[in-house]
Amino acid sequence: MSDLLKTRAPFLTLLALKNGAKHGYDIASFIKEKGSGFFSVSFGSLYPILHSLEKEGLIKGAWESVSESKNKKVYELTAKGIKELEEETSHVRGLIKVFSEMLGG
Amino acid sequence: MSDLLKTRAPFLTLLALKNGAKHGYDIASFIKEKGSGFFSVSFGSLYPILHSLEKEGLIKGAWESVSESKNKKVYELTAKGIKELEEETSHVRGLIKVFSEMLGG
DNA sequence: GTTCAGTATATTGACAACCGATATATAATA
DNA sequence: TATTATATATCGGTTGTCAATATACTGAAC
Repeated sequence: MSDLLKTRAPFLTLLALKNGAKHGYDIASFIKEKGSGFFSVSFGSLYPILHSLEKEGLIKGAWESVSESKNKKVYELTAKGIKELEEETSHVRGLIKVFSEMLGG
Repeated sequence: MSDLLKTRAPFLTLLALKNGAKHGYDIASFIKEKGSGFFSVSFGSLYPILHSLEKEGLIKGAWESVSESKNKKVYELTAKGIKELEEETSHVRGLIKVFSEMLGG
C-alpha cells in the first residue's frame, strides 16, 4: 500500500534521532512517550532496524561507556539519513493530507 | 504498533462504503482514485478482507446481476459496521494528530 | 545483602498483513 | 478478433512486527 506506513518503525527511528543522538533503549522510550499510546516500537523490532539503518548509512553508531563494564551504543543521523528523513517527512505529510481528506468531515 | 495503521486496508474498505454500497472491483477503484498515489488495495488483499468483514458482520453483501451470465457482489455497511467505522475514524484522527506533532514544524 | 525494578543490547520463532501471480469468465472497444 | 476493462477469487511468498528469551549491569528499597 504505502511505503511509508509499511516501514513506519524505521521512519520513527530516524525521527527520534532528529533532535540529537540517542541510544537504542532511549529511542524506544522516546517513541513510546511521544507516541501517546498510538505508537511504540518493541526491542525485537528496534535493534534489527538500527543495524540495518546503520548498514544503509542512514545512521552512525558509536559505543559509549556507561561504567567500567557497561556500554551503550549511541546513534546519530548521517547526512544521508537527514536527507532521507526530510524526504520521508515530506512524503508522509502528503499522505496525511490525502488520508484526512478520505476521512471526510 | 498501532492497530489501525496495521489493519488499514480493512479500514479503507469500510471507509469506501461510507457513502453508499459498492462491489469489490469498485471499492478497489475508489481507493486507488481517492488515494492519490498514496493508497491502493490489491485484489489479493481486498477479496479476503471483504469475506472476513462480512463474516464479522460489519458489511453485508448481496449478489446483483450485471447481465445474464455475469454477477457482482455489492456490499454495504451494517449498523455494526457503521459504528466500527466511526470508532476507528475517531481513533485515526487522534493518531494523525499525534503523528503530526511528532513530525514537528 | 538481597531482591526487585530499571537500564541496555541482542536474537529467535511465529504470526499477520499484504501483494503478485494466477485462474476463470464476461463485456466492451478498437 | 484481439485487446482492454470488468469482476471475483485463491495461493504462495515476502515482509514487518512482536513476544519471548537471553544476558548482564545499576540503583533503590527493604
